[in-house]
Amino acid sequence: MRGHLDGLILSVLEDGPRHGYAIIEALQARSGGALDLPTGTVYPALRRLERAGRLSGSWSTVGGRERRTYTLTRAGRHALAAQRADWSEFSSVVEAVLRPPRPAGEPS
Amino acid sequence: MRGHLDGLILSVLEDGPRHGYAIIEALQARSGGALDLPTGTVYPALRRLERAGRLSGSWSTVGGRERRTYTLTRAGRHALAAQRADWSEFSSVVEAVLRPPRPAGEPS
DNA sequence: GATGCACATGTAGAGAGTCTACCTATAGCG
DNA sequence: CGCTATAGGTAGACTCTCTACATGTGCATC
Repeated sequence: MRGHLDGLILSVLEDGPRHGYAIIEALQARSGGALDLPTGTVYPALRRLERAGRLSGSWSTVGGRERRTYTLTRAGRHALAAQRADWSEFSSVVEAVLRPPRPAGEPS
Repeated sequence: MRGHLDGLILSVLEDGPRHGYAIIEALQARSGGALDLPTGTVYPALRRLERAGRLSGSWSTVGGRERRTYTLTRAGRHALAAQRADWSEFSSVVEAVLRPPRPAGEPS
């Protein structure tokens, strides 16, 4: 998910605040099970996003377990919009380059 | 272009052998000018791909200038096919997760 | 004839991001 | 008592890409 993880996390949090573990599960669910990110990838990303002001986190205890719940900040919402625009641009560029060349003699 | 550069380079070379500078120009052309990769990104990538056996390179001199021309190997063609499959999978996963959630009460 | 741009290739080092592997702790079930 | 699911985290390695620098030719312009 090189470089696109931030957008995916922000996108999941657009539905409402969630804690880290739930974010991982939501990513799995939304991707139809294809996305099984290790905690060692997601937790540092969440802290990074919080440091960057795109998320705000707060501790709570639910059922005897500590949770850190993250909420999208206004900056986070803007960042999400930017990420979506970036993805749109990025994917169309990759498609354009990666698309197999039409065979010689065949008009595009 | 994190992680996708290799596929883009291989894709350009599918048209036929090219030297590094021409690869950079072809990437620009195919992307409609959006992709302006610095030489410090492309040249190391080419050497990496050659070391990995996906490209074979050979020197020649054209108009007093040294060129290293790269050709797709059989392994390179297989790698390209794999990259295209990866991209397809990857992009559909990102789309699925990044797509804005439908507003509550509105059926999907 | 000097200057600058397009052509052409490369290296060094920094920085970012993701992964593997590890660690801790609780709740609940068998 | 041990296992699994839940919940959070760190350390270190690794890979890739970027910036900046270095080198040199051919050709057009001043």
